[in-house]
Amino acid sequence: MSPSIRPNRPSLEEVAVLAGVSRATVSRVVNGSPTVDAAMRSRVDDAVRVLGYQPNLSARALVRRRTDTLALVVSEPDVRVFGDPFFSGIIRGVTAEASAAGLQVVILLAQSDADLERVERYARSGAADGVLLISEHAGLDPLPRSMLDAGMPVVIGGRPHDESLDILFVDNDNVHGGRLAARRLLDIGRSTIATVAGPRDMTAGIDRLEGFRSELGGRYRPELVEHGEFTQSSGEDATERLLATAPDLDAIFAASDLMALGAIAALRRAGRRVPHDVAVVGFDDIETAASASPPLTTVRQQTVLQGRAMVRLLLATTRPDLRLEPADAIPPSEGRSHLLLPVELVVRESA
Amino acid sequence: MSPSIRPNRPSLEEVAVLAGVSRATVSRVVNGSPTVDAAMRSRVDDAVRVLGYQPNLSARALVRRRTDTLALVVSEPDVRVFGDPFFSGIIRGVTAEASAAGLQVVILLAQSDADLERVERYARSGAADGVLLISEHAGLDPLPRSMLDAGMPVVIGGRPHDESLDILFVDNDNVHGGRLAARRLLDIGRSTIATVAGPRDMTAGIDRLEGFRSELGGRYRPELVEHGEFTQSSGEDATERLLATAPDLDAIFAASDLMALGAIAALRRAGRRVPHDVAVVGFDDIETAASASPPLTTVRQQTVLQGRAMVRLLLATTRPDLRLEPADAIPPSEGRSHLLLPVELVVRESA
DNA sequence: TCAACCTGAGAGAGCGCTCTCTCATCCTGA
DNA sequence: TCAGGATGAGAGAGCGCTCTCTCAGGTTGA
Repeated sequence: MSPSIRPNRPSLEEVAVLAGVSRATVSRVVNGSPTVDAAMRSRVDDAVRVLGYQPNLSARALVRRRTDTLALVVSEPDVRVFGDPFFSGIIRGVTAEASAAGLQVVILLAQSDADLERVERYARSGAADGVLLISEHAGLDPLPRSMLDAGMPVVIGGRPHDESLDILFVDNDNVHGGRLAARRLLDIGRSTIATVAGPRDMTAGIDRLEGFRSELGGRYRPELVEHGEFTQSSGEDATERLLATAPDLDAIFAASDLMALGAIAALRRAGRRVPHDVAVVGFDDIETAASASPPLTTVRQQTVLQGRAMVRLLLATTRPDLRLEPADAIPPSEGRSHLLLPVELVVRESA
Repeated sequence: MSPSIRPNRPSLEEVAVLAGVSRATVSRVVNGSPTVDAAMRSRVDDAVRVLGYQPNLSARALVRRRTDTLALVVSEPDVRVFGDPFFSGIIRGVTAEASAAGLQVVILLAQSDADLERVERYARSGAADGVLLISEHAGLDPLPRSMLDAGMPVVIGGRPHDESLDILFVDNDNVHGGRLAARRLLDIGRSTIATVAGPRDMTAGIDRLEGFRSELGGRYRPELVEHGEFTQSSGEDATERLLATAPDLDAIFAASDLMALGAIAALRRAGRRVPHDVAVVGFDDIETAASASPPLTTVRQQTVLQGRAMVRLLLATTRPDLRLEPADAIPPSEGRSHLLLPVELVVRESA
């Protein structure tokens, strides 16, 4: 009685038979072609409804050579990446922009080497029109190269390690962010300025440190650099090491807000007041930065925007037919090989 | 010179021509059929390598009526779900088990109504062989029903709200977990036992409260129930309300570890010692539970196992041909409509 | 009145693959 | 020596769709 059990889904052909028209006409209706008579259209629509017809995407993809699907590949052994505000921002931006363009986003996790291979097969097999790649660590990640070799359009989130790769990417202006942080600490009169830098194998960390170093100029002291893992606890540990090295430090630039929060906790434990004794600048402007105590002065990066820009950059190269309306805030991407999104200093109370 | 630019990927046909065999033979080699001569096999393998051949998954899916892809649909408006240890456990389990079965997992986010529709189209269009659904809140979620109506195999993570749905699901034994927590608090001699329950619209929260209530029996006091959102800060707030209602409470069962951590923070702020003045039992056994201060007594649920079981349950119904070796810890799923995974009490110091 | 044009619908090829049939070839044993 | 099996490879249909080409029927202008 119920139409619930429908083991073999109806095809275009069956709809056509029921509506008494040709397959071509059904196809036109389903795809919204304007060259179809209203009466005929409604006959077809009825048949579609009655049968619960849903086009078979494999068949469509086969002939169109397009799937209207974007793969967001997260190449990162640790699932906890998802907890990272960076990732959730990117994901939010990517899904928003893709939705607007009528594209489906599928997220693929590449955690093991076996996954890596599976993901590569998936992407190369035409199951997606393009790949957005997020892999912060890397250096070793074979995915960008193999995707490129396969002629699959790729956009990377963040600056890729391998400079030789001629690949599209969207990054935040981490170097400038590092400069802004250093400049702020100098401007408020600090002199012994340390940094809890990011991991050495992540370009974001490298670039932030580079900006910090260059702005500090002669005041830069290599022994006042400790590396963390962008996590709160690693920020605490690094800060303890810094305090051991330089008990007189009066400022810390942490390359992520989580590390800045860790730094504040460690400083407090060591009896230092923030910002009175030690000023702290973070990076990211995560949600909790504003409500931290004290509210965190930080460098804001726009991860949601970054995700959106990644999609736009990809579409600009693969789908010039889609005329995306220009979004303010996102620099136009025609003919660019990469985009550098602006960052800004958000001054609160910690520095 | 470089083979990098390969805009139109080679087809079986081209491989066949190069190898001097028929399409059928190439197909056999690619799919590992045993009935192919070694010499021929290596000729084909060479051709595959030379051309960089990769089978077109759309074409294959079209004829096989199978994609070897599982969709993990996360139906949740807030992207922050990803930070939730529950989700990352499920994801880890799902990807692990799917990998073992040679299946690709794609994660789909359904955040808005538009997404919902897109996801539904995707799933119903044959782009995946089955759907694993995670949507904790819900009640309103149309996805389970529409998938079911479309004849798409679905397994839900957690007990679905809609009892009338004849649908497969894998849940943790939340009721028993609630009982275990209550029993522990009674066993250590506590008498004024409060609970920070989960949200009213999530079955996990409802079930944990139900177990707690039933085990407490006559000692259950409705006014000692405050609801949180499974987050740390909501646990703090709820605990403050509880302390206002019953300053003499000597035990709290928090329906998640994050809320338990929040409870401990609030208790400490209120000058209560844990466990001396107030014993606290959590739920989840998240990674940080063991290293909390004091280490958290909690009810362990096995989310990774849950993810694995979801895949197995789906495969048991859709792919009886795959003989999965039985995994200990996962109850066999033949003929079952749902699985209830055991939970256990982990006694540490907080209770 | 009829050629020239437009509009809307059908015919049919073919996307890249799998898989059933069919058949050629080689081996075995009476 | 030759029927009866194996074995391994090719032929060909067809999965469900799109899209070009063709054409019928109606409209227009000279």
